[in-house]
Amino acid sequence: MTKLNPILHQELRLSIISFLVNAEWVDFMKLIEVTQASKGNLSVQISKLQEAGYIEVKKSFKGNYPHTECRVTDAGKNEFENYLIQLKQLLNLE
Amino acid sequence: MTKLNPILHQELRLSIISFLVNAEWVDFMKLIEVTQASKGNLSVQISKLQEAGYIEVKKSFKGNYPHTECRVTDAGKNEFENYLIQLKQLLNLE
DNA sequence: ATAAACTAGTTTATAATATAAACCACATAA
DNA sequence: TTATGTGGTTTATATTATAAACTAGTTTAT
Repeated sequence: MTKLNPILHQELRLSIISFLVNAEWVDFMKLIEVTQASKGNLSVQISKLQEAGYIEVKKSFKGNYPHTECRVTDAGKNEFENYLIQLKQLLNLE
Repeated sequence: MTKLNPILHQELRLSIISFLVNAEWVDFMKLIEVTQASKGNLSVQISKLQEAGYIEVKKSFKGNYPHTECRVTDAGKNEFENYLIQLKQLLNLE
């Protein structure tokens, strides 16, 4: 059996990665916008993806406000591709 | 945002439904074989799919042994189709 | 200047979930 | 007749997901 990557097989994390693979640096509030998640939830899931090494997180200030940006890593891209392959297999897609 | 059906967005339940949509009545031990799940886990997830109305469960005896068979319901098929659509959208597939 | 409201997050308490281990009722074999 | 196997179910535990509460500051209005 396939055994889907459990870090990726979660809706919010999947939404995040899925968006990031087609983008460059994306900031926290943009991710809030596209995922419609709560800030707390987003914060936690970003940390998990970062700990897994799937995304890179850059913190700075934009004007006077804190500013967090994320970008998918090569490892993240690979795992995501892999996840897609296994998921398609499980679902008999393609 | 899409909000994936949480009953379906779980690996084992997804494996079960995904197999059942291309089959008729399938028995417990066959599902163990195709999913490689433990009996306990399979039992629980079958119950959840049944409670959700996504599968129908028929219990009988085969020889002297208990025998459990499952079949996807129309509702189950619909929800599964829906899940696929939303998932593809989330993942930018097709 | 001070309070009120807002920005951009993080931490943490709680509930929900997933999973395997332990169990059950019975059957068959030794 | 006891030991092993079948086909499950129940339940204890750990893990996870999530929103509420909080932090640390900023801007605006008074």
